[in-house]
Amino acid sequence: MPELPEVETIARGLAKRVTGDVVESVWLGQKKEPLKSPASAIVATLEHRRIAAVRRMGKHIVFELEKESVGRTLLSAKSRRSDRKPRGDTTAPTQSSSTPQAEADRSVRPTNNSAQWIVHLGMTGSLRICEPQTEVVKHTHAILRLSSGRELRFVDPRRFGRLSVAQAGDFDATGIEPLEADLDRFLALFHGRKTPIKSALLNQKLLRGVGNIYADESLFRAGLRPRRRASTITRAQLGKLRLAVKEVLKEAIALGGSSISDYVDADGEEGFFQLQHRVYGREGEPCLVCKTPIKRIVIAGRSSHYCPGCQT
DNA sequence: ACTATTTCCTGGATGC
DNA sequence: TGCATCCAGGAAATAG
Repeated sequence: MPELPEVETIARGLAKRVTGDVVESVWLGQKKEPLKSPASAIVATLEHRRIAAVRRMGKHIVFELEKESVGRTLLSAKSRRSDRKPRGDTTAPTQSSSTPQAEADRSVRPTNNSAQWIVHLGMTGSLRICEPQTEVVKHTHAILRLSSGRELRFVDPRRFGRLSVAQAGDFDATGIEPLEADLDRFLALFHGRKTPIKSALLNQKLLRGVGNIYADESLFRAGLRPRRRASTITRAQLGKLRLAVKEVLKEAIALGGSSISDYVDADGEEGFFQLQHRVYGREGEPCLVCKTPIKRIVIAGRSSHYCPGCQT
């Protein structure tokens, strides 16, 4: 389940491997859930663009795209190979075509040279660099054919992931980056909020990138119970929470994230931060500090783990 | 303006 | 062995 450290790890790995490569053509699956932008807009925005950079914003992976300047043709549908499709998929590949919708999409595209491809991995999404002959696994929703001869594939069984495109600078993830939050801005996030601090930490409009694992781990390190109402927490305690969040995220990034179910990074490597979890997934086990059994409760439908002895 | 709850998804685990 | 049921959770949608 990719949260900020996992997404950071993946984005760094992808940056190393695809920066400078050019998207020659795009295949999109027929499932509509993963597509946040119209299929035609995604295809039109990606094709014939050079990947100038890959970075993370919150839990989003952002590919910075720029137009190829040499020998580019605007529409090259003929060069698109349509002979390869995911197995068992009999639907024709999605194409940017001349439907009224596609025309409308194209008409609103600005003429500037840069754009962005934004990927949210959801729960089970992954981006994989493959050789073309590699079997196209089930739940493959997008394939970008790169000029280097490789393919970048988006696979997501549960389809909570999202793909979208934006023109340069248009994409703006909500909330502030936890690793960049100064004390004043951090305090302001929670001021006057009656919601449980756990819910506030998960709210991407406040802080972006913190998910269930790192919220629980941060609250443990800060000594705060997940149900504590945000507005009842003192400035000093929030100060401690801010540092705890940063510390947890930095340590997790250093270890390549947490591999809980099947998470692997862009190189197929597992992360190791799960070995450092002090409360997440440890229900009933003794607290590593005070031996009190870790409790699990549900807040806003999310399992929340804490130590009744250490957290107040 | 906030906050709380429901919904979307599939694979793996569990139970009978 | 087979089949039903439950659970994981990010974020959008809906309800209060």
